[in-house]
Amino acid sequence: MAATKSVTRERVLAAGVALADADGLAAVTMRGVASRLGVEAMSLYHHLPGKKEELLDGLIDLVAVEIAQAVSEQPAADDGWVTQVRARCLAARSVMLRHPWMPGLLGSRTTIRPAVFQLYEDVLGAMVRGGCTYRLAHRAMHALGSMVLGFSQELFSPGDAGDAEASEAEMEAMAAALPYTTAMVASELHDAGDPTLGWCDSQTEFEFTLDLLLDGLERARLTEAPVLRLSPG
Amino acid sequence: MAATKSVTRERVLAAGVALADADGLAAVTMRGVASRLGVEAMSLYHHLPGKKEELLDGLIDLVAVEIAQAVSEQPAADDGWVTQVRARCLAARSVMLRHPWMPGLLGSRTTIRPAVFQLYEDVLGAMVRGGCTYRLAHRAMHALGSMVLGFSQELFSPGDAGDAEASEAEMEAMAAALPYTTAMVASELHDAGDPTLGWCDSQTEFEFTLDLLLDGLERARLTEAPVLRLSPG
DNA sequence: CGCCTCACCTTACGACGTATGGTCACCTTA
DNA sequence: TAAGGTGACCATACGTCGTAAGGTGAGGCG
Repeated sequence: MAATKSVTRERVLAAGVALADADGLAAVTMRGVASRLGVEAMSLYHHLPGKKEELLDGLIDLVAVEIAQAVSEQPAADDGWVTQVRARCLAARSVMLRHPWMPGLLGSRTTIRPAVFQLYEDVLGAMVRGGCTYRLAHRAMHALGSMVLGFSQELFSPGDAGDAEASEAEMEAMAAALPYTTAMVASELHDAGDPTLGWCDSQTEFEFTLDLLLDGLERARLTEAPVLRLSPG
Repeated sequence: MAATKSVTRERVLAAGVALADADGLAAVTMRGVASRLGVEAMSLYHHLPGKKEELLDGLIDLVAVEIAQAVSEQPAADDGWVTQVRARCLAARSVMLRHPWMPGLLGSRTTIRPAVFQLYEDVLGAMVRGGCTYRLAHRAMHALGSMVLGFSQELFSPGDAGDAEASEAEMEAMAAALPYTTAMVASELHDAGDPTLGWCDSQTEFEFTLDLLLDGLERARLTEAPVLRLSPG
């Protein structure tokens, strides 16, 4: 890890993201990031005045702009709010998949970064311009936010049994204790094409849930007193 | 913190939960937990063979059984799967509110504890017995799971401005950059009864989202080929 | 009595965040 | 060109963490 250029705030943050992507958020230490830049830990403090919190906030900012870019690179069809919000959620998810540590990091910080507020503002604007009341849009923020952030934590994690050496007896005991779960996995595995590809396509699951929410929200919008607001305020 | 009884695995885990509730998950250190029991850090290793990971797993187990208890203490009406699943999600949330560190802890572990599998099994069983296909139930697990776990992270956190000394200019700059968000907060604040109580009743928001999902799932169930399965397999 | 075992403790190591205070190349400015 | 300042990086050190290794003393048992 020899230094080829001088250390800058940008290079520090980029190294932090790279480290987190490669080895997880726990690997993002002052010494670890510094060594990626061919530098000692204490050198980072010249570029990140606010200690390590500043570094973590910087990681959030970087991912937030990455999401914003992914959003802006889309067709930008003016199809209606559902299509627009859907595209934004999918863009956010696609970026989160590249940085799976992001939801956990966001949850661990106490304040919200302006760049993240901007992402919400963007979705909120699309909904309000599309004819949603602020009340409904507010509820959508909660619903969509918790889904986008929660979905990265794959619940039934891949490689759950791990090194394939989970004892046979243990598996059978589990199957006995979890009859419905066992049957579900068997059923889904059977329906899936290639069993080696994993029994659960989480992208499909994500889109299903997203559409469930969006359909419900649109239905709620039509039920509400139809207040048209084309600009905030 | 004088010891009155001998150290047991149960007392260690209980101390860990108490510490996490009081001072957050970061305060759950070997030395911290030990001192709560009037004991030194290394003494814990006799009762938790597997190092600190064992302690954290134990915290998850404790909360999981707390959720299971909350579920079992409910009326247990046989109203249909929507009612049953709804009650389970609300019970899980009520327990999580007492232990706000739980979602983050769950997300940070790589394997899933049997006690947590049991919670999913319970919901899954209710859905399948209620006439849902495994496919639909599987999707519901993802949707409901990500919501229950994601909702604890209050997105627009209370005390966001913090010590009320967030500079006026800063607030105005924020309002200018986030017109829709500003308008939303103003609108919701106006509609809410008591402005000092916070502008966002997250319990209401949670139930709204939950019902959105449950309504959507039930609608999907009715649309699907109605396969009746009263027992797993 | 001697000895074992269990429960708890002491000490120590390496990694962490970071306070304090160098060191040294480079830029003024006269 | 010499004097002195400045900015970027580093060495050392402190207190915290998890935990490896081994010590200590009380109670049980032959």
